[in-house]
Amino acid sequence: MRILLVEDDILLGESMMVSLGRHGFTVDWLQLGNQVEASLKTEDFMAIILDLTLPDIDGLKVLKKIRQAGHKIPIIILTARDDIEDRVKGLDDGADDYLLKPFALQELLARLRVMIRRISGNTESEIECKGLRLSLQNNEVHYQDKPIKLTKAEFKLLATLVAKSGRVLSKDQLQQALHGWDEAASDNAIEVHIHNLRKKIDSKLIKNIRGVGYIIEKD
Amino acid sequence: MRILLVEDDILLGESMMVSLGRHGFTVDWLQLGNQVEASLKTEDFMAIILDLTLPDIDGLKVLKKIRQAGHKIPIIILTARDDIEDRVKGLDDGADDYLLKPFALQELLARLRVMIRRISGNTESEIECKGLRLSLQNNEVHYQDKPIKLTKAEFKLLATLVAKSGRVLSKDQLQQALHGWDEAASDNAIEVHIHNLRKKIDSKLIKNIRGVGYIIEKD
DNA sequence: GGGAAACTTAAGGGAAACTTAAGGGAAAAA
DNA sequence: TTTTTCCCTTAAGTTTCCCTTAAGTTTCCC
Repeated sequence: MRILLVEDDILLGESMMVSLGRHGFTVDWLQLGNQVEASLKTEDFMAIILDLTLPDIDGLKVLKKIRQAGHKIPIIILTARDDIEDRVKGLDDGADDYLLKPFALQELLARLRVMIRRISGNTESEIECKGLRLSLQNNEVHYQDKPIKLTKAEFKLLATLVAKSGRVLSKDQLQQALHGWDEAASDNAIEVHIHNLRKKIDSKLIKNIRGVGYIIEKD
Repeated sequence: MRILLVEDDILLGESMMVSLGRHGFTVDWLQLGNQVEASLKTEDFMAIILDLTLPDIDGLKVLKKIRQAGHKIPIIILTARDDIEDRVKGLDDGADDYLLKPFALQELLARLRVMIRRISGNTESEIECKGLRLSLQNNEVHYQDKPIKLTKAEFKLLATLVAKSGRVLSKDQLQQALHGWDEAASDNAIEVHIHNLRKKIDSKLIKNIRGVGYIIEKD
């Protein structure tokens, strides 16, 4: 679950990084509105958290641009102003939800879950593939109806592979799923995680394509 | 995936060569802007990465010349952080995207993928020919709807032949598809790969024209 | 028929992926 | 806080795979 956070306040940004990370999200953090467009061009995010008061340009403008570019990605806006107008305007301009600063992180998490559930169609945000069923809400995995215990990293990797099943993902793409823009670990780390996943689930589930990457085939 | 890199900084150039190479790109590296035109005349590239600050001539001039010559090839320009004007001018002059130095290699890779996806039309970049269907991003091949397992080198060769079906490709051109301007292996290596491709797919698919090269005919 | 180009087959070496174990660090518990 | 638990990463050793070379055979063309 990769999320784009656009927030110029360092303190707030850091604490959000930490607490979102703790809940299984991979967060990429931008501090300037101008950088958003470029990021969306190249990266896949599940949602955007957008502060409206940014140092370079107005958050509402960023919001508009995103929608004009045709992105349907869910967006939560953060606003400090008790300006009702801004909030309304934000929703009109394509935001899916808003939060008033200061807010409880609990609430942010709840709204994120709701949004992600909403766009992934079903009420239960679950992905299925090849006898595998993963619930994105509580990081649970079932294989042939038997529960399987995975660590955070393992779950993230598996979720990425399942979400893009039928496509080969390079080790670097998997690194990104784990670490976002942070400096990645060595490729060996991925190999070890894959190894553990195969041991816990099924040795034939994740296939390697030498020199290219890993894939879970579509069923 | 052959790419032309125009960059005078030795250190940066080398690290880009390595990491692009690791991601399946074949990179040809020039350090002078004047050499670009000649290369484009004789070689086929999927994209160009062009540093704007070159020792011999201005990168923007190179860009203009490329476009004036009618090449539609995607171009990413690299520019120092403060040259906003250059960036804008670059985009006006026909660049498809830009990166600010210093940049994360991750980001460059992502943008390359996006650009290549964009020009090859749909998200699923597939080429077809003579009952052959290859997915470029998965390194997958189907022949008459049956999957065929190929190695990386075999796939590259086949992809080149299919992409230019109807044209004869010399062994040297095929070497270049595999190795760029790196020292190539002996021609025998190509012969062996072709042999294996014929064995795996269909002995009559790839034709040899004695003294000239190999061809897959158009259908 | 002779020579060059292409085809075929097998083997060696090196790189990519797999496997296992251990250390260090972060989260959780006390 | 201190302690404990857990797991992510690194490191090192093993296995697997495949690219290239080499050597021999066949085909083509002069």
